[in-house]
Amino acid sequence: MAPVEGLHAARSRGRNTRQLVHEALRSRIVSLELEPGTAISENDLAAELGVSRTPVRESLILLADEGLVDIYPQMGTFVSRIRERDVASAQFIREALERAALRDAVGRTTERDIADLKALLAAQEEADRRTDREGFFRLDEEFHARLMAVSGHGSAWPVVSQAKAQLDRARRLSLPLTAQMTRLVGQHREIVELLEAGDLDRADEALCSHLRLVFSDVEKIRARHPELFSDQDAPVRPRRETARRGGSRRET
Amino acid sequence: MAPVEGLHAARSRGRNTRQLVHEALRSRIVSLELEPGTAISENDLAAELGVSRTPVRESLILLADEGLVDIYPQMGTFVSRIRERDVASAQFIREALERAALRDAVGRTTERDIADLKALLAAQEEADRRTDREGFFRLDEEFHARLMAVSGHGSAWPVVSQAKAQLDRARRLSLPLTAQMTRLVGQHREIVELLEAGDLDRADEALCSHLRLVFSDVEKIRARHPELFSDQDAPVRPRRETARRGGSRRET
DNA sequence: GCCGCCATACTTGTATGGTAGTCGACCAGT
DNA sequence: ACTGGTCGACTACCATACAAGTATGGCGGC
Repeated sequence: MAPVEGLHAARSRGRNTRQLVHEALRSRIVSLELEPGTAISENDLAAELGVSRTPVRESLILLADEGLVDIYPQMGTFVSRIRERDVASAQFIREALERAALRDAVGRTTERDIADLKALLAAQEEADRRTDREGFFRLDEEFHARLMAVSGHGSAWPVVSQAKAQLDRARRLSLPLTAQMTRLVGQHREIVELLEAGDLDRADEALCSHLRLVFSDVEKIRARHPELFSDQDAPVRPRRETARRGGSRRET
Repeated sequence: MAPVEGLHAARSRGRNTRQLVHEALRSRIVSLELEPGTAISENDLAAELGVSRTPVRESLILLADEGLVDIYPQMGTFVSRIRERDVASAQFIREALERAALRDAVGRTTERDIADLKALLAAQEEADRRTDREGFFRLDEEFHARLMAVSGHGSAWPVVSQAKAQLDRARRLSLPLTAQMTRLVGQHREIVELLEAGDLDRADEALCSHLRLVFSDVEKIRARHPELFSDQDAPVRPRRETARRGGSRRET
């Protein structure tokens, strides 16, 4: 794991260590850099990041609240596996909130809003062309956030974002599917055009099928990467890795 | 503040100190026992609860994440004032999720579900008769949770519950309004009957107007208790209480 | 060889110490 | 009387130490 250069330097910019660690860890989990099932030791992580256990621990508590890690007292903390139940729940939440926002957005959008959204579309097409998955993800996030913002319900985005985190780990695996990015950006464009035209019903329908595209692929993804999923609804007790004895874990 | 009897005894029942402190504080904030604007000191609270600062601090971080307290580094932690923006956001979230769930519930409800809901209605009427506001609140919470559960989206309830926390502080103040509890339970009954009849559109309409009843009263409530609200969208820096010099704060 | 016990090295939970920063009251100088 | 500077008390943040509990590897008895 990278030693997080400049962590202490960034602290001067208003955010404290806890928030920095939280963001860094969250990013690594959602991006699958830390795979579901991976053990996270407060001690090791603190040593790797060059901070004490306290901010690391506090970050993990927040991540546990988001459902991204499972903490088993006196046993260990593990990146949560993708749970069928959580994915379904996140899908429901996201769908309900984004669709409700869109319904309020129609008729309230300014030309400026449309222009902004179209600029994002262009950037997405560019990312697709370059097969830049990381960039595409960032732009996708921004697109949906902006879409909610134009309805005046932008302050509800963090809730969607948190639910989305559960989905994004699966989404990350679905992007290599054939022409997935192209399909997604096409749907984005359709939504914007219908929104611009003020066609509420069809815009809603387009958004709904867009949101369900990845969800419908989850089972395929699960077949490809079963080890990242959990069969149980309740978190399952993972086994600790054995025989670390030989190698040193720290690269210091 | 009460010394939280039996806190350590409860620890043996699986939950750790952090969770207990978290729940206790949350309850006190939502019930307005701790009024918006009240300063919360890690040191004092830990001493009062008879635990160390660590679990208290971790609880406060979680509460800050929920928007129930505002933490100003090196200045203090304060029960957040009710913000117009947060209330509107919570209302949007709750409305979108509960209505979406209800739409999925129609046609899927069993007789058992209807019977359970009706039992809750009876209990609510009883609480109304006795003017038992605390009991009514508990039953209201349980009713809406159950309503979401019958749709199969019960796992999304925690999100609603968290949004509701922002609303509940205002709701708490609205209950003394004339016949408020009677009106609410009447609407509950209407929803259940329309759900039982399978009338999707009217059930949705009834739920929507039910959810908006309190929201529409927020401005009245604000006029009565302006000190509990914040004019700013962003959290405002509260002033520390002055001239404590004379008396000792601890009753030990 | 197989099973059960035990020591040990880990884990998270909790308690406490030390630091930097902010506020508010007090006091000197105008 | 009023303003500016200083000082003290308080804050949350971070680091560290201790405690309680668990899983695992090895050993002894069978």
